[in-house]
Amino acid sequence: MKNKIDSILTTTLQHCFNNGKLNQTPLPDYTVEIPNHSDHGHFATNLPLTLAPSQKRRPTEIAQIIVDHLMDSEDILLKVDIAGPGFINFTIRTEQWHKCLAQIIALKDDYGRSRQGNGEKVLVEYVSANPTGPLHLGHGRGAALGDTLCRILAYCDYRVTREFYINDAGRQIQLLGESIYSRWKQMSNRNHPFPENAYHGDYIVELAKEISNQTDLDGLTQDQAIAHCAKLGKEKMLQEIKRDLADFGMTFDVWYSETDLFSSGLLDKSIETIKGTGYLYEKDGAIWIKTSELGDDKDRVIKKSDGEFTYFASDISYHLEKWKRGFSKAINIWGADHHGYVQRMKGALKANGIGEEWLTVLLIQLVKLWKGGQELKMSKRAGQFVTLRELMDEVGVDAARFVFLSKNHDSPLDFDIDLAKKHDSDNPVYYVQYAHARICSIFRKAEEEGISLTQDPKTVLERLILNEEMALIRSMAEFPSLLETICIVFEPHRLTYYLTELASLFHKYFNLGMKVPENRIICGDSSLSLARLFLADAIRIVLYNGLTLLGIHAPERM
RNA sequence: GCGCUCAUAGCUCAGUUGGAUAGAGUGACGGACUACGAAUCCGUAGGUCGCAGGUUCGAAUCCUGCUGGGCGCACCA
Repeated sequence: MKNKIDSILTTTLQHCFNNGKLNQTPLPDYTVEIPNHSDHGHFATNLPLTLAPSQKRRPTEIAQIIVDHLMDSEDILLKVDIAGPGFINFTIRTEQWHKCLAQIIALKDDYGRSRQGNGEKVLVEYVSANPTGPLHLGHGRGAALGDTLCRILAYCDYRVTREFYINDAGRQIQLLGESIYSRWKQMSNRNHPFPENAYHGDYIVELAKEISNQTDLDGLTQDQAIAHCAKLGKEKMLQEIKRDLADFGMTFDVWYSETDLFSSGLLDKSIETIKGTGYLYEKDGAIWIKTSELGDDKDRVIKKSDGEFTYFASDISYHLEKWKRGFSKAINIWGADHHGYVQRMKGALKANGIGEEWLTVLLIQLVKLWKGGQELKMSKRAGQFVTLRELMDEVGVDAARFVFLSKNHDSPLDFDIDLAKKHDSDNPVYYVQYAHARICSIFRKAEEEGISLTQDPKTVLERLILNEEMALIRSMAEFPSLLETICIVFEPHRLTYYLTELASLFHKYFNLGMKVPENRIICGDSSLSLARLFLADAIRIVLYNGLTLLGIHAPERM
């Protein structure tokens, strides 16, 4: 609908240019939006205001010209007003809204889909946890964000690749091996020392048991045993991570291993490529990249004087590989503690001629866990953290995902585990799910009464005239453009807010029937009942589609 | 110290990328089931959008400075 207003405006403007009512100028950056106040109509545009400087006329004058020449070929407008300093307010004919509703019902599961992505290839890399321990809450937030974003992007015709970068090279894995080895040693000798900065979690003990059962560690040298523990530990952790994520409702297309970068020689090749750019130099026996000339605060080492590559080196290589794979856009979801890393990554890409808009890094802020009114401090190294698995077991996947997407990724999240655990109305996810279940219940009731939606909606929808009914339709009409917006700003939390709002409109509408039976959906008047059932069906469709994009179930009963 | 980021109702947060009179949830108080599901709804109360300037028709939103939180500043990953 918004698009229709927009096209009316552009054709009108063109018309005014052609007949000389307005001076031919480039199209200004105007907006068409839904006003905050109902007396401002269904849509409002600031076009006259944005046109004023180039036309050198007063906005209200321009507004009058536009309104006088409005090209409403489909006759969708009921009322057009000029208001305030130069806004134009549009009110849409009720029949048009009824058409919108009919379209939702016709499209069903596809309502909300769009062509906006145009088949563009997008890579989303998320979670990417080190396989040195179970996934924790922070990973859960990144996972929920990434997965939902991917679902929405795919729905809007982006060709999405979901990728998990496995940080399986370097110190962390070595440390994992040492940790497991020490725990194994401690099984026979309580006093065997445990490395200071090693992983303390109980899962290490479990791994030590499993691995020592499978392998005769006594038959190996210490170094061999540690290497073996590292390798098996890593594999087992990765399996667990995959299982956790699958149970959390998501799958990945690519598991990209850092060690593969080394073994395949890609890393060396990438470094060679960068050398050609002239951004590398040697100093103090190390190789540096001049990121300071590319937006970073200082130059960075990519190969240490001991001959080893830094983590940054493999990360550059990894991103160059992403680029070569032909994605028109890459999105990374990182913990906010890595934000200092963004500029250097973009700098390194720039050195290779890759524009900085190619890579978008979404930073997710800390998740604080509350239980019993107290904050639970988490620390992976100290082995004290709540795992994603524990969270899923305690609060359920639906509630966890909903809470993770209940705030902008950019703001810290307080996860109140007691609240999310409650299977009652305090828990926000139930509000939306209940709306869906309630509608399903109405349909069960309708079936009992022998009412079914077999006829053409168009024959009865004109019976929908209540303000609450129109508000519902208008809200649902926004759904497709909401999804398009999310694809541009990468903020899936808007969907949770939207669904809560839609559920709220429905609950309000439903409650009209509490006191006034004529306002019920099944109300005694057969064509009106049908019309309202069609409306309810559309709401169910939108709630279902929205919840599915969030990876949350839309239950028929609760 | 430098950089990034955030600051909106008692609390937790939205705010359609600059629009008209700033909104939800929660908490507090008061109401609505003989009923399509009360896991719901209605009402009341609650604000100098951290502070001060600037940009313009118009600022919670943009620019500058300040204050206060978070995070980052390794030849670690």
